[in-house]
Amino acid sequence: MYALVDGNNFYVSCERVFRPSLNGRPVIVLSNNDGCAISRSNEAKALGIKMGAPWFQIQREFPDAGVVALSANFGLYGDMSNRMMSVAAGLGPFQEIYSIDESFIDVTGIPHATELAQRVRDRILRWTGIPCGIGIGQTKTLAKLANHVAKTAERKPGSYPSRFAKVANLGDLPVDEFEAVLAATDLGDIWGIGRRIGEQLRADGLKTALDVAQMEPATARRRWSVTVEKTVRELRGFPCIEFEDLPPAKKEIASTRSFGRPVTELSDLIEAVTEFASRAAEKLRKQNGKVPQVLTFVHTSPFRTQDKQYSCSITVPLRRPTADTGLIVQAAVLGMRQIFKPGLNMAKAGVHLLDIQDGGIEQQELDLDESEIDRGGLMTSMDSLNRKYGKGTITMASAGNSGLQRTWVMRQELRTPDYTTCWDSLAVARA
DNA sequence: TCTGGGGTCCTAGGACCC
DNA sequence: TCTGGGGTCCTAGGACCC
Repeated sequence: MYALVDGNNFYVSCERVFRPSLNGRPVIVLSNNDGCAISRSNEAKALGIKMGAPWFQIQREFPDAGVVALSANFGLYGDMSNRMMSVAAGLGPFQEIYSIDESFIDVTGIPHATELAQRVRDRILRWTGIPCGIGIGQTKTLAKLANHVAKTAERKPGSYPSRFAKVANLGDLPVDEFEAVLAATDLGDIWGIGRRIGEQLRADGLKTALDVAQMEPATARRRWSVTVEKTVRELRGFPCIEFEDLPPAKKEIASTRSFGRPVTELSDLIEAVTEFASRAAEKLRKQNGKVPQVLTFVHTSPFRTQDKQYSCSITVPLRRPTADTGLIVQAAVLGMRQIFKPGLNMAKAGVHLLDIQDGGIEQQELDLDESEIDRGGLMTSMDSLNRKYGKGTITMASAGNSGLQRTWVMRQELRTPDYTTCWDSLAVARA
């Protein structure tokens, strides 16, 4: 039996904790570059603002609705997330942190789980200021579905029985009530059913979560994939998706960005890729991994249809798996030099570290090249200096030192202060 | 003018081998 | 005129998630 604790409109809720004047207003948080809406308050949802809608379109469409838009402040959200997670952990012995605002908790055998969940929900609200919904079910997919029920019952009275608002336990329902809940749930709201497969299921005449649950698992596998088959089985109460108490090491680490404005020069792209590769290498060392190959990509903006389009990626192998920023940057820059095309408006570039291995595995080699001697000590110093004195204190030379001239950095014009992670940004109480 | 970033898993199909 | 069968490995791309 699993519970899913999920913050409501998480980024917006984090902002509201420090600016209560935002309560009751349509508020959205924007992606990097202040591009599109990635979190919406209930009022913004009620207006009809869609997830992922571009900000410039929202402004055009709702000029008089008093929409408040904020640039994403991921430092703040990460810190608020830690607080919420530590309180949520009180719900059971094992917790899987699934995303910045969601965690699964194993509540098998816990007596009065529903009541406990209600208390934990209240506590999270009181201690962190974040409202959340809690769903409980036999499998992770059912816990997700229960969570959807809890939030929807609160937001749209009449959609589900009102006793499911905020906390919904589908684990101890009689069959007919359980099936009534599934029948009231659109198949598009099932975890694992996205737009594409949703459309295909509908074309087959299926409409609700109950229809999907009653599908033959073998059919799901034949027509779609084992992933869909697992979803069907999970809806029937048979766990197929493992509970991951300890987060597994990442197999892939990416650092990518859209640029604040079109970029045409190779030198700018090299600066950008240097920074991406450095950030990725830092994350790699954090999980004590090594990487054997580095993928670099660049592309134009598919939205600028008047522009000539270009998209290319290249994978550069490293001589042996490494976690050295210098070598990883070198590979990324080499890749960028090879795929760069002059005369185009590049919109986005990035670096992926692929096939990451455990750093404990050491591949032995004869005639070690002088330039590839172990620089683990240097890397450790670099990481600790950057941690202590701030990001970018020590960088690779190709990152450029032109500071203000960097044409490719993102726009963030609507950012709130780092209320919880920076002394200078602390809120001041006045008598 | 302005459209995010970071992941995982699965499948199809090509290359290659015997 | 007629041109095998079976297997593995790798990669690209699709689909999904938040």
